Amino acid sequence: MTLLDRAFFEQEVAVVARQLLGQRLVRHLAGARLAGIIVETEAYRGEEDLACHARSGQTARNAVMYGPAGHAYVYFTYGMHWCLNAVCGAVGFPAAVLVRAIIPTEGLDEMAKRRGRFAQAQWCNGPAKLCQALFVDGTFNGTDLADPQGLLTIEAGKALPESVVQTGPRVGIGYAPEPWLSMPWRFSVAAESLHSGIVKNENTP
DNA sequence: CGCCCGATGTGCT
DNA sequence: GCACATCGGGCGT
Repeated sequence: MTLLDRAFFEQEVAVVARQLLGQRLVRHLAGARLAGIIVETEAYRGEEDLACHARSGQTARNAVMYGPAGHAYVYFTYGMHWCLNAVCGAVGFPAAVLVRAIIPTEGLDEMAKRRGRFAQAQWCNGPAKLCQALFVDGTFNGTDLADPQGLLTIEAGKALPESVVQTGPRVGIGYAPEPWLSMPWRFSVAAESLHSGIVKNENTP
């Protein structure tokens, strides 16, 4: 099993966001594996990106974004939700990829403890939903995703062809002015391909 | 110090 | 489709 290494996350943040599609997000929980294939991401890039949490400079909250690539930036929002990002690019430049959705593949029984009251298709189809399903909270802020001993990692899956990838503007940032509002920095697997062998079977043990 | 509002999710109308 | 939950960060006073 190969982990995505730090060099992968040191790439340009939009490249990482695109390349994370098809990779496997893995949470090690008391010996159990909870995992899913990443199928939706968004890139946030630098202080000049007025949709990025770093838009007003470095603060205690967003400090992890300024650190080394490959670490997790986990933030709390709306008074109740956690969201997971992977820090990208060079040290000192704040950039991160928000993981917006995964397709659950392993540890379904564990995920069901948090999300079982809903249909499985809705367990991880949102940034706060997948954090709830994988038991990810603020204690993971700053965690090294590239550490083989870590409790939260990203394993290499199979590259997805452009034919199943869609791009578009980021969601939930209506307050941001142009050009940031319309930057095509949201990447997702087309709905009709979500459960095709291209995405699922070839990556599932 | 107080106020506004958010990279969302859920339940109700 | 829409209101609301719920709280801390960020910024203006």
